[in-house]
Amino acid sequence: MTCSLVWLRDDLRVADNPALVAAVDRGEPVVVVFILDEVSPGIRPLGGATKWWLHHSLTALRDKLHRLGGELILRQGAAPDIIRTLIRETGATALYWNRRYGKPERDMDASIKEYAKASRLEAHSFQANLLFEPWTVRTGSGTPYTVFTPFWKSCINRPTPPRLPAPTPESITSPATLPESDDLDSWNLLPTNPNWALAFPVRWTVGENGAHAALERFFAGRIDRYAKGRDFPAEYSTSELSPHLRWGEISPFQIWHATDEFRREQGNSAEISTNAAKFLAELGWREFSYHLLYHWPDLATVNFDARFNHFPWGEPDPEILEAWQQGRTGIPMVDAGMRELWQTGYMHNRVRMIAASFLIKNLLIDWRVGEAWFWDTLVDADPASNAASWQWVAGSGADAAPYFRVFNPVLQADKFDPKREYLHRYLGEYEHPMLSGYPEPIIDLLESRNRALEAFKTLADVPRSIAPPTVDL
DNA sequence: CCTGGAGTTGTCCTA
DNA sequence: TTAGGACAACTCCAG
Repeated sequence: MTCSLVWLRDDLRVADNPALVAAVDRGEPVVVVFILDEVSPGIRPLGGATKWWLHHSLTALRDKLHRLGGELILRQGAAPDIIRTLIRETGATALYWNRRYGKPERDMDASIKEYAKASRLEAHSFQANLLFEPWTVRTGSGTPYTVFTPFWKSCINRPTPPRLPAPTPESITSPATLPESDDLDSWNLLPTNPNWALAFPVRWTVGENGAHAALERFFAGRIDRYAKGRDFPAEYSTSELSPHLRWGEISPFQIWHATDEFRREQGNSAEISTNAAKFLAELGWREFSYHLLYHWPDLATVNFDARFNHFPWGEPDPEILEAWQQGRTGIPMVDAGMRELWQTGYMHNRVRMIAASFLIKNLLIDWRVGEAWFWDTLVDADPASNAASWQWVAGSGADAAPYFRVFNPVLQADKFDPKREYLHRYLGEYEHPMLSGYPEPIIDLLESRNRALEAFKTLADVPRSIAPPTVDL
């Protein structure tokens, strides 16, 4: 008795899943496993909102697999141990997965491949979650890109475009006896006391079907206005695909080709092309962030630009920090964003920049404090995008915002929420501030802006200092 | 090696 | 009222 083992990680889908396809094509029965690993060294524990999403995504995935005749095995613990145990229990002779890009994850996968080799097991890994493998995108002089525009240009100008999505297997054969699976509920991924995710399902349909519904909705009525509309938080002009992408419920290959197809169906009009290109460039930012994470594995904890290692971040005042986290800063645009985050596990991109700029520049709090809060509260918290974006706002990142760029949340609200729709949606009390006791601003915007400019100016005397990328053999 | 164009997302002051 | 320049130059990257 033999079988093939498919280890799913950030790729909770049955469509365009090369590891699953290859395992099915091998012809032996297939065991599909997901491992919750909160113990292996270096692996960052999942945030609360991410866990909520994971619970529902695994439920949706299990349903998808059932419809194909497959089964989903859940295990908890150190992934290398679990894999070895499962191989023993199932008699599996081949192992399949789609690649990951974080350093601890890559090291773990490499060690498991070593083990497989020594044990005469087949082990196959696939490209599934990035359009362009990070080690293949290099400047003319062979170094990784650190500026987005030339990076993306070189990606989209490649002689061969990203591959077509892989077909969904027609059916999956499970072995006669399946290994034991944990009960998903026993993982306690859902919040209780209080259940802060109560309103999340109003906004999100978790799972592969929900991901494709979101993409269709985007093509049906959002992409037409995307390039301009994406800046207006009250509008629903963005795709809202980020949390689906986070767990790989949909792949960038599927999005790339669906967008391409949509563009052709629409007759390649200049306007559609502009919007489509802008949308794909956002996918490009995700690629760029992963490219940075691959070459600079400490992106979430270490300043990309070492000048910032000496930056005098204040010790965060717990009350001030809490006011920011809970949306009680008295700055309406910041508070609306932080409350959108609290209520829905999401925040519109423009408001993320405003709220982040406020924390870093007005409050002079270390970007890592904000990064950690978003990591815990965003349903789309992504190891690459979250870190790269916070560093971008701080000015410590690759291709970062210049230090003198300080968002003014009042002007931003005037400009991007002129009818106050977004503010009213998340700050009911703001409409009647006298009745509700909406807080006074915790800080003077002009004064704190000038303080930030002074502090950041001290960096300008020192040359930028970027650590060399880690070398991969 | 040299050259030159370009660089996600802003704000404020001045003429 | 509005448009343009200052803010800080500096680095990245292609040719």
